[in-house]
Amino acid sequence: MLESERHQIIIDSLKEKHTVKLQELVELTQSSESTIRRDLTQLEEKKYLKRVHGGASSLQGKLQEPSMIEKSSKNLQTKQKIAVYAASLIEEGDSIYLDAGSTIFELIPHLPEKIVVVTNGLMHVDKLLERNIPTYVLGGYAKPKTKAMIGRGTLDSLQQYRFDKCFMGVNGIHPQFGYTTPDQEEAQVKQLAISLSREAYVLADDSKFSEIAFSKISDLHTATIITNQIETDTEEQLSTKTKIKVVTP
Amino acid sequence: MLESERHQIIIDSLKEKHTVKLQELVELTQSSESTIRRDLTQLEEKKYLKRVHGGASSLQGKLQEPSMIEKSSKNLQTKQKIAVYAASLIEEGDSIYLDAGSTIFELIPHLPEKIVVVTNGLMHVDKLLERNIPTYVLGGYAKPKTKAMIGRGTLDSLQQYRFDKCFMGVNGIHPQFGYTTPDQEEAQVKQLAISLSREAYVLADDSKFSEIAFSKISDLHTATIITNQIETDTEEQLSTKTKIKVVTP
DNA sequence: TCGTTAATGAATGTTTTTGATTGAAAATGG
DNA sequence: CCATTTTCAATCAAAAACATTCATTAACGA
Repeated sequence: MLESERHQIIIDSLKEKHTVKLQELVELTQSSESTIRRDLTQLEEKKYLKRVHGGASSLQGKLQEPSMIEKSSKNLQTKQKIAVYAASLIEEGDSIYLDAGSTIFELIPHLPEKIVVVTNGLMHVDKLLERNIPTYVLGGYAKPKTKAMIGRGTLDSLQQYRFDKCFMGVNGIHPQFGYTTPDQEEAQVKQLAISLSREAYVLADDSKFSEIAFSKISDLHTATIITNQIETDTEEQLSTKTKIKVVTP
Repeated sequence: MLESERHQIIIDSLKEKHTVKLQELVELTQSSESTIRRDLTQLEEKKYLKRVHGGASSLQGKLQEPSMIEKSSKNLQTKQKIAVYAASLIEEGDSIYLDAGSTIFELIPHLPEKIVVVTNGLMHVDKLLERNIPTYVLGGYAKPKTKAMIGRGTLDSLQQYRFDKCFMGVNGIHPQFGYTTPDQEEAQVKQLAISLSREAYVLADDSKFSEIAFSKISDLHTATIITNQIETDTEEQLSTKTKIKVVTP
């Protein structure tokens, strides 16, 4: 049986059952245990399922709503697709910074466990702790609307850290001015975090490209923008900007 | 049966029944007692349930029905009574520090609006922002169980501030050693916050007097303990300790 | 065709999970 | 209060599942 056929069977099984035993899959596919194990390992890497002892379990399984099942049977949503890809860049042992905001929030379910996270997003903390990920939070003023930590105290806290990678959300991306955000104080935090990271990633689903309001982050340096769709000319403009790379999952 | 299947069954059972007996689960899952015990231990660690003698009980179940009705129909609970009194001590324009923990959490609904709050309790932030109270949060390591900020970074953040009043929870009060807490790092934060405050208040409902585990906060200085019931001899012992005052609402 | 690469399944030794057993601790019922 | 029963945590050996390695087979381009 073809590899892609097996994969389809495995995914289909999980759509119905939430969990599936390895031996069941051996029977269904008429393949060896080894092969199924390899399939499961691959599918787990691609975040289609979670391996458990004795088989595999659906990622969405615990939320038993039919609407969620639909979601998983179709393609992943844009935001999730970006999130999954971004998470795949993280390696065990990494020390990473997570920006506040909903785009970055989507990242959390896909993070590997053996990392250390620093964040200025209070929204993120609960979910990070649920996942048993050691979490440090920046101090400072709690911005009411977004629950992001900002201000002088936040910058001071941030100075103490160094990161392997940082993941930033944006309120807008502008072909000439780079990625943008309307709140000057939030921008300062982003900027400093980027400068403390070896690698910087900016997550942007396409809705971000239509934003108008922005304040330029002037001295951004090396960064990778992860997005889905982008008009060719925009990409060209971004690509020619120093050290900015654009990738799509 | 797969581990994740069993876990799902256990969680599902608790969604309906509030509590479930270990033997029931043994039957449902066709697994041994030992296995179910191990499952319950794991699920308790992940905060999905609470183990009780003979089985397990839902975490949210208690909060829904019985206690809320009792609470609203009867007089204010002890904790609330203490909270209302403590909040009445705060004046407009005050700069106050709120310790992490459930006792202090009760304070928030009763706070006046025109104050500034600093806290190390992540649990508190949402409710404070709801009340439109300007809130600063200490940075540092997020302690998973209590969502309190602790560690070196927290102490550094804290140094920046000065408070008119601080309100501390305790895990136990000991007649000889003063108020106590089992976590040394949490104790350090408490201690520093107190030393940065003009006035210090310790909130303790009577359940706190029976705690055993404690680590002494050695150099506590002036403080007022707000509690409800206290045995006369204990109060005398506490009162004779330098500068500690005991009041009851 | 040949040589190279990728996929597969069998064989190996290791790790994890499991259920039975033990004595300790907690609840129960006089 | 004590005696009895139930529940519990800790330990251990067997079984199941596991990752890894290796030889075989199939697929592919030169």
